[in-house]
Amino acid sequence: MMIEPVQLFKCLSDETRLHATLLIAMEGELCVCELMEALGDSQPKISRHLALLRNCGILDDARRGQWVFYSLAKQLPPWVQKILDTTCKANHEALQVFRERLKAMSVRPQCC
Amino acid sequence: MMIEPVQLFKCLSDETRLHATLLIAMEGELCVCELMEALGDSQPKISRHLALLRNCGILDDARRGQWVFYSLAKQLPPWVQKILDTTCKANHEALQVFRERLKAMSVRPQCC
DNA sequence: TATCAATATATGGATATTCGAATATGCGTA
DNA sequence: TACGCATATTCGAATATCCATATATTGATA
Repeated sequence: MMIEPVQLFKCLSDETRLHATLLIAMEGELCVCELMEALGDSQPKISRHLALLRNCGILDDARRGQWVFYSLAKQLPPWVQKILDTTCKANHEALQVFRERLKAMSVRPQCC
Repeated sequence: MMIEPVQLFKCLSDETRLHATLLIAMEGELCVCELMEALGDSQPKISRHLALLRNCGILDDARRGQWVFYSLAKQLPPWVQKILDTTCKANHEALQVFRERLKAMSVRPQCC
């Protein structure tokens, strides 16, 4: 499950995928409906991009009840983690907007 | 001359641009014909990608005689530099191949 | 089983990216 | 000026990417 640099950058070169990945990195895990709310995108759009990130080995998914939660892949190479960290810090203000939308969600799926 | 993360990743999501950028980061500066030799690509292809990197603020160019040398932009934000460093280290073996092709060039343009 | 909510996938059209080939520009030198 | 070399740009075709819409799947619950 090697990740090639070019492939990683291709994954991060789309706004939806970049923001979803960084938000998940900051929050630990998020489900599709939370990302829809935070990013303001449609369900199929979010889902498609998450599937791509999963297939590239960047995200893991875990179903819990009706929800599917996405988190950073456990075996993510350290250099990828480092790049995500660096990008988070460089992009902190923009990400805060999304995080506040998350907090504003009346009902977050805290099942289990 | 802000560089947006998405824009940086789009620049690095093409093999030619990624390898050219990393090689330039390691070597300090390189001209088009050196990159053609190292990467094994055509002149228009190399030139086109370098122009894109320059227009995005990632590379500077400097003409010396008939040659145009490309280097990392002087005002490159630290976070971009950090990402390039990390990627260089993660990709060291592959880059060595290109560097050896550089060394093997019989005549490197050492004008001036 | 029927239904609903959450998520995933398929389809087709619009747009973007990439390349090779041809051509143009710019510099040094005769 | 004319020529050659290094680099840049343009153009059209092939390909890839992205989106919205429609539909399918999955799990919980009645």
